[in-house]
Amino acid sequence: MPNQKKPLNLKEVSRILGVSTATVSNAFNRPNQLSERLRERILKECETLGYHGPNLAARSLRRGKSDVVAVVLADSLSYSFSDPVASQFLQGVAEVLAQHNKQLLLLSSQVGGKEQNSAESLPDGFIFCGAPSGDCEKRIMRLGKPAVAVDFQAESNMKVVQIEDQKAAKNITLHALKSHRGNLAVLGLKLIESNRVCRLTQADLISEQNDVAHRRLRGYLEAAEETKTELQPHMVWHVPVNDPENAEIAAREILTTRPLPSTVLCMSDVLALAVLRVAKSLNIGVPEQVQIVGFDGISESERCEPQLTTVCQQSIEKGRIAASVLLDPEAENETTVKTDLVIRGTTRSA
Amino acid sequence: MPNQKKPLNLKEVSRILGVSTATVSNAFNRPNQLSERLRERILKECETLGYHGPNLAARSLRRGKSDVVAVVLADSLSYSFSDPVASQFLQGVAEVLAQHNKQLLLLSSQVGGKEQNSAESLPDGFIFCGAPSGDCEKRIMRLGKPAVAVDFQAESNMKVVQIEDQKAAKNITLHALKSHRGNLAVLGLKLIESNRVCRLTQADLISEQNDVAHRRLRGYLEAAEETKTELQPHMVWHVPVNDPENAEIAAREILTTRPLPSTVLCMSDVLALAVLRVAKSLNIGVPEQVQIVGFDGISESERCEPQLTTVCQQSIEKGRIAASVLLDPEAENETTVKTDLVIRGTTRSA
DNA sequence: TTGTACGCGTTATCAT
DNA sequence: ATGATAACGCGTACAA
Repeated sequence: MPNQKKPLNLKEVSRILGVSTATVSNAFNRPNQLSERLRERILKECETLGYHGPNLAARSLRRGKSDVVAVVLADSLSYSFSDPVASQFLQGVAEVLAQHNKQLLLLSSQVGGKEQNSAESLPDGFIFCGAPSGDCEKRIMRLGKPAVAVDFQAESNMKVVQIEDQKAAKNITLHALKSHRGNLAVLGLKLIESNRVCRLTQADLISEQNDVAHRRLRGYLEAAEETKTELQPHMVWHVPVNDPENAEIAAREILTTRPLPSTVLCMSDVLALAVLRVAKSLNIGVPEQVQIVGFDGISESERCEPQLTTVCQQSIEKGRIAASVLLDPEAENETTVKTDLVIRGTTRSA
Repeated sequence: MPNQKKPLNLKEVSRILGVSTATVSNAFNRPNQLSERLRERILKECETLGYHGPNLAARSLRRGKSDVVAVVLADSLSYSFSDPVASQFLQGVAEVLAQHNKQLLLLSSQVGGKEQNSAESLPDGFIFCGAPSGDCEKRIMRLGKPAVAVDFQAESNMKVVQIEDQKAAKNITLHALKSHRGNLAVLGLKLIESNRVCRLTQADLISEQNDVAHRRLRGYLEAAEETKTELQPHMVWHVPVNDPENAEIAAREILTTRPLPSTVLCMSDVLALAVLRVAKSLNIGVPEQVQIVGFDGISESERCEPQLTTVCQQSIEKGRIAASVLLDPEAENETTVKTDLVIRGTTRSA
């Protein structure tokens, strides 16, 4: 029986060592409240006794803070781990949390249930990554704890970290059209409520929604208008999920449409990479016959051939910033993360 | 002031509603302990009052369980999010946890400090993903809670989920050698203690270590021996981190060595993909001049050209299994996840 | 410098 | 069916 059925607690330890609970607690939390010698002895004894250190539940209950930070993902956790952008964002968040000795609890705004509700009471702060679904935002914000909204305009009063989607989308489109005027197609992500790849209608196109997809779409449209390039609704595709499977279905549709669009504007690199692969398989020259531009700047976008022209949104850095902003009470209420237009091989040089 | 500075608690709610705390608690946890009508009323009132539901710290303290599961990663969280295999594993874990209404806390065995120590006391169970560093395993196992070891042989008494690394490595090597005998090179991961890409020595080669890398290496060596193919230590490379940057450095070394190895055995797909890219850039024909085999079966391995011959280890499924095994007290003590030899374009057809 | 005692928010037991 | 109360493990004000 190597494991005691019941782990030691602080009171038990203090009894064994013949000191008070306060002293043991102080040994862990307030070094200056006792002699160096005693502190050393206590910590060493805890080690040999097998005391694991102050229990989080009790400690959090008593102190009113837990040193746990939650990231609330808009999609399911399972999906988020498969998405390169979400993964990079988490990478940045985790890096900063580790530096500050904070623990990471992952939540999904799609999950309800008592358990998640209960779990939401633990963290000291929240990072909302993408617009949460349902009443998740309201529910959490009622707790009155610090929070950061990433990539969406929060209803509640919290700090915001975002990029300029519309501007970036416009600029990359202008770049592509500068090299080569021609007919446009858009590969869009979650533009409408449908779990099928499909094209948009005129009504869809003028939606005033303020999510990431519609902001980028407005950027594309703005650039099209400014250059007197037509961009018709039936040349705008909706893709329900940002994964290679859905992306390839849409890519195949686009590239088998005639006349062939001369430039395909993609709302993510995952989409753009699918277009690139399908173009190769159909023997369509990139960028000679079709230019492709992406969005995000995931690492795979520089490992393909030709490399992808895209908007690098520095997801890792965005994660770092989100965490820093959350942890720093003095931080600005609104932080705009710079995006970089990365010109590579899938657009023609001007 | 939309937010009360202090969120409501159960006692306060019970006072406002004029019932006892027990009744409110029962409304949340034991529906059959009160009338349907009263329960409905209480839950509705909690909603309108803005009560967030039972506090996790208090609830966990009292019940002795939290409905939180921890995944303890061998590497830093930040690195793990960048690693396709770890991400896929987490994807599988998250999927099953969500089905069981469990929350996911991410820990790293590399992190010490009071905060992590404290956090470790919260979860009801642990999934160790890769061999933990330091005394992390011992420390956590003293808590006497259920745990699962993934991809390593635990010192403590816990359930194990693993693949047959050695056998899989041997088989893929035999496949490659069947198509084409020739001189071998190995691109290995974390074979020795060095943060530089470098080659091994004879002494390194016969190490008895039982980590993933050495198990795979033994598989390669076994296949080499069985086919009377020489595999010399200076043709075995050590790569310290499984990322594209380190991988390319090593790949370049390998492919500029003469005589050119006719088959490069890579311990991960990330490594293999780097070899493929470098081979292209050096105009080395794959698989005509060099065969490449990977390990893992990450999704990028089927999107490259030619597609990668590799060992698919079903990381997502492994994650699902690890979580299921943890949550099911009746589960087998040892589960071996099947690997699939996936023959694709980077090896010659026999 | 050290010890005592109360309370953090909840749940389970027991009584009504 | 509902209520009163002790206990979960800890941190800290205060007393010594």
